[in-house]
Amino acid sequence: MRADALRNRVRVLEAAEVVFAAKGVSASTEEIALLAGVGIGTVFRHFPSKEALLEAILLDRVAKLGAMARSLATSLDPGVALYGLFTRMVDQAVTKKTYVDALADAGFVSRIGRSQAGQEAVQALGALLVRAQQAGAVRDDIGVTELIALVVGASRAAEYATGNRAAQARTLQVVFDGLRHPDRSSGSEANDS
Amino acid sequence: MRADALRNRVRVLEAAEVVFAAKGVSASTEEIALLAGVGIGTVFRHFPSKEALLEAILLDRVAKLGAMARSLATSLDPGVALYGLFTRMVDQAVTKKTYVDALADAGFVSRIGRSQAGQEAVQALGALLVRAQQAGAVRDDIGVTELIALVVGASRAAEYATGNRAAQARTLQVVFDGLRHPDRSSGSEANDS
Amino acid sequence: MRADALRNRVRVLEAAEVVFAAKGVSASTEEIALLAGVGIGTVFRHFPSKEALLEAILLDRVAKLGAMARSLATSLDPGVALYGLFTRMVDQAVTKKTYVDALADAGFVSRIGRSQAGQEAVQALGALLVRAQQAGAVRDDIGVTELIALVVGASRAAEYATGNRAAQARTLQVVFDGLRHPDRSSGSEANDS
Amino acid sequence: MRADALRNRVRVLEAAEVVFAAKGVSASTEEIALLAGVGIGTVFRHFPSKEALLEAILLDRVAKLGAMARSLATSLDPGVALYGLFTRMVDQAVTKKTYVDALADAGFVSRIGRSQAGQEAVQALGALLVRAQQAGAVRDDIGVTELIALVVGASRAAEYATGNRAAQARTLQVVFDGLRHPDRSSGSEANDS
DNA sequence: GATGAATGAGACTTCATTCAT
DNA sequence: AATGAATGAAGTCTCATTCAT
Repeated sequence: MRADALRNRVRVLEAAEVVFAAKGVSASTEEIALLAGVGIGTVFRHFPSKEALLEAILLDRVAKLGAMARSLATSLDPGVALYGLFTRMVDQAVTKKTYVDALADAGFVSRIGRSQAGQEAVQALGALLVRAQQAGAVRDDIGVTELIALVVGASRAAEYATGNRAAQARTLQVVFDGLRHPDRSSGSEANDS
Repeated sequence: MRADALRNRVRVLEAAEVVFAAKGVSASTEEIALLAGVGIGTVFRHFPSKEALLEAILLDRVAKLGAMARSLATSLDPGVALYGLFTRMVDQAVTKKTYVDALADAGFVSRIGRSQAGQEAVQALGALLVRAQQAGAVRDDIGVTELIALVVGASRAAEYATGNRAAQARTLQVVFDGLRHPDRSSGSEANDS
Repeated sequence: MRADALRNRVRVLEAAEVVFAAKGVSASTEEIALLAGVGIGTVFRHFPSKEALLEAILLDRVAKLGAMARSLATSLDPGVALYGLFTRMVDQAVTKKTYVDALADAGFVSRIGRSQAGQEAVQALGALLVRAQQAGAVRDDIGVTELIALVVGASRAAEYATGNRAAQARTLQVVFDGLRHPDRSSGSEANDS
Repeated sequence: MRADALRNRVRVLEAAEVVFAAKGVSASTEEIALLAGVGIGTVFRHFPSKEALLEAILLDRVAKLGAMARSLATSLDPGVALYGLFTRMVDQAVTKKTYVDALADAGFVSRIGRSQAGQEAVQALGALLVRAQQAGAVRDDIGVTELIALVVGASRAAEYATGNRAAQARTLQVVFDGLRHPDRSSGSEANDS
């Protein structure tokens, strides 16, 4: 790929990330092109549809998340590693309306889940979760599906409490305490579908 | 207001609730009018804009929530009452795309929060929370703001896990366990802004 | 349907006919709206897509053609009637680029052929053809398919010779003479599919 | 001109012929470049506009047609030669949407008619026609203008009857019979403008 | 000379809102 | 008061053409 093309591709991706984050996925492609400093045609040259652009952004983020999870796979304290990663993911989501909007589309979610980057990320996250459970830092009755659902939910809760950092922190603390809470009922089993 | 006008108002409101719940707030007003069995002009006569219609729906729902919370104010077991209400709210939200969409708009949220119905609902919920805390069913370091944020977040988590009832249940259980049992290490205090 | 709506529908249809005739079917809907004196939205209210508008025009014309053929069904001299109708159809087509363009789309043609108006028109034309053949005015070895193909072709030939009326007349004369020409070879049979 | 440049020019021309034939003149230039195996810039270097490319194709074809007509000028049976050429032209046109589309533009037609290749082709075709008339194979009251119009029209008729070879054959037969045998009643004379 | 990325006008279509009936 | 036809701004996407590499 030519140098200028690559530069523009990155520019568009970054602009889209900013615009989607600020205004949600219903923001116009025109605005993205404007911010990126390119013509509208350039946006569509790199991404054949608005949906493809959105998918590229999310895949990129999922890939980074997967990389982060993998880099933590051998950490000495998997509990600290997992909760730190959880916190970071929530922090990121708060400033990105993108995920809230995009993840609301079930078709989207499953498509990303089936992608290679998505599967690798889930796998890495699952491995980290298992190690944290073995270390006694996370209850045993949940799987990676529940973990991700909790990340999504905690992100949404934090977004709701925008502007009140203390409340955000306490909300996240509740979730973390629930995750640590040993499972005494022992009647339910984790069962990822 | 004439009797038929009032009837139409109610019809529109109900139709809008159904349509928004099914297709999200981006559904067209035309579709709402169709389901309500009135002309599009009638919709706009009763609600000056689509946004006003959405706000009316949410206010209505918040009012009902407030009423429910008030009716539980004197229940013998405030813990059971609060967790039951929490569960019901999450269940509702899962089938109603409306809240997910609408609550994403911060301006909306604060406007509803400032409304009389909103303030009454918050107050009733807060009262129930305090009673549950006094009964030892909920940790002491959270306030009504955190409670609502957790409802919103748990709803989002449940929506994410659509189709996997077991995962939804386990996710909610984590939040409930976190609400019940604070870690001793945590020294933070409730501080609603 | 309301009076004003009907009036606008007719206006749009007439404007579309003019514009398509002048510039071909690739003319813009915007231009049609402009000529009709209505907003672009009105065009799409009456016809949900550009294709639907085009189809409406052609169906209207086919229906008129069918009516003409039926009104000639009992004429005393079916030969004169058929050649007269043939001539009129060619005359119309010359000023209407629409047909040339539209008929080039096979999907379109078959859709119109399957419509009620289309089938009625074909039937009426076929009846007139048979009567003309029985009267000895048209050779026996062709069917309605060949007749229509010849109308289309003669229209195209006339369009090619635009501006040269004498050549148009002689070209049409050749086709007519070929149609009258008795079939001596007698080895081929009409076989409409 | 450099050897590679010439090779590219030919490649583009051939690709354009194929693409236009298959998809009509509204096919994109990008697709042509792709099939030709060159960059889009190369297409525009050789032909300043899409229209110029189309014109080049048609001129090329007209030139070949002229050459064919000239090669038949001295054939022993000019009638057989003319009807054979006519048939071949129709056969070609059926598989080439190009002509149908392109010839619909009057400006195009006259420009090609005024070109050297065009005039030579018309002249050669005219000479063949005259010889066929002298041999008694074609009626006397038509000129080369009518002949070409009939080729165009017969091509269109054949295209309309796509998929029904028998109908195509009978339709062409009608035209040929008309060309051979004038009705005695007709007193019109050939008069090319 | 060749390439293909960039451009932006323009196409079709949707939809919240207005207004004549 | 109710209706629904009319409006037109705005959105996504295509493509002939230009120009930096």
